[in-house]
Amino acid sequence: MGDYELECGLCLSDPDSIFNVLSDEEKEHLIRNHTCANFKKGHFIYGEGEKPSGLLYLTKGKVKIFKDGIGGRDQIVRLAKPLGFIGYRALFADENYSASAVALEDASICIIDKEALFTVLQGNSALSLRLMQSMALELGLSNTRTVSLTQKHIRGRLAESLFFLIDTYGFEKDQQTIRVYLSREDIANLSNMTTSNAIRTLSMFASEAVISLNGRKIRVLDQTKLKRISELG
Amino acid sequence: MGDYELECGLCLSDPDSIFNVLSDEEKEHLIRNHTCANFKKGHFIYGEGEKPSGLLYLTKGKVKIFKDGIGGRDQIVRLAKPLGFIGYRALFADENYSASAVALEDASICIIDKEALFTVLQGNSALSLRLMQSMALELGLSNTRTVSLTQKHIRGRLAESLFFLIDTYGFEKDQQTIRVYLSREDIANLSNMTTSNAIRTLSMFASEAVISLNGRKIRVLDQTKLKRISELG
DNA sequence: ATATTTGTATGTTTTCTAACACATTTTATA
DNA sequence: TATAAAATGTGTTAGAAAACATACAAATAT
Repeated sequence: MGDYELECGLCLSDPDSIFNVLSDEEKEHLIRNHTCANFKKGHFIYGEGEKPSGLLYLTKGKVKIFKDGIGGRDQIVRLAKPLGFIGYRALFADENYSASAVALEDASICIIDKEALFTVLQGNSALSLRLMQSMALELGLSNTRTVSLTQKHIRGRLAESLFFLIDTYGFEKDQQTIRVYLSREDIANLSNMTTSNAIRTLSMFASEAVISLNGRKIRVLDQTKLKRISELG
Repeated sequence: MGDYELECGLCLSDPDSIFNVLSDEEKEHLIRNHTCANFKKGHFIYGEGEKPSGLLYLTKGKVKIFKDGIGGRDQIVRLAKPLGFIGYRALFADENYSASAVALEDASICIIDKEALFTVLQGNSALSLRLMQSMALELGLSNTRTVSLTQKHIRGRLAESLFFLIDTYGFEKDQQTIRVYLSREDIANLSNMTTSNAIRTLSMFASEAVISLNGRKIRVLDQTKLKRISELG
């Protein structure tokens, strides 16, 4: 499943970690029952149909989660960033993975053993409620995206995707460059369009001075105009 | 919010109810803190943007949950049947409702007070885990539907929606008639198409002897062929 | 250094589906 | 029951996006 490393022992102890709702003993129990793995850019973390063995906690890198569509057209359903979970939907639904996860950059992941996790969850409802909230938020996002992806026109879909990237990863220090470098194909797979149309429409936005392009770097020049395009459909 | 009735006192005690994972005292606590309401066919149970006051437990009738789309085009995101929850996503996300709920037939609903629910959840992780599983299953469905609605062609989308209705509500005793009577507009709003196209495509299916139509009654004559249409896209 | 693959870019054609218009039927209601 | 209103059904048209074709640049492998 990837090149396993030595246990890091620290990955669950980040000050911003959701695991801080746990007692020291509970946290200890998870730390004793986890492993860490590194994944190179472009490598699969898991594939659609595989069985989850634990909860994956992303500590470094960016990850795309996508479903295979018709005729090899993937749909990216989620983008993950550090201190977020991966593959928890399948784990809690008690199903196999319904999507695949691939590292967009070199990534580090903690794998928390399923049994240990459920032991802790049974004794600590605070963590359950936090996880439930994450899932509820994501379900709302998913439903909203369903409507946008089906009803908005191509320009609106692309503009919305750019905001999705901004909301997820934010900007570089210049406050304009989106802090993630996706291929045109990934942008297309996020926006429900062909690669050709993603390229074409990005070029249009650039010629309208809404964004500027430099390889995979996207700088948002006019956020107001981009918002208008997104909302117009 | 609807015509409130006397407390029924029994609605949480159904043998099939998810609340059976609770202790007697916990169940008592919820029963003491709930009210019941009836909704006539076509009436709103809640609207997009409103604040959830509790967990809604559907004990009678069928309910559609839908989002307002572009230009008044709704998208049905879920269909509920008795002993299912409504509006729990917003409750657990701690957000306002992101969709509206309307009764497809006369419906009865138990409203479990939010505070009481969270008190019980804090002491009983089994219920949290069950609710988490429901939400995880629904998130999987939502992602799958996103791909189908965006990538399948109109015939494939309609065929899939018919299977969605079958999976949710089943058949009448004849094992052919789908056990729910939706308007053509609702079928369209489920399948991401216009009412005209829903009517047209249903007619095509009927002329191909895949289904037969009698008002709002839909009889599935050839499930294999319908499955093929659904999978072909 | 060169070859091969992958990613980016742009123009043209074809297909699909939404939009529109309108007739007819059914249902609700005064 | 009469009347209005809503739902259903069908044909036509226009527009949007996918499919296809092709060119070129950049990255990677040999």
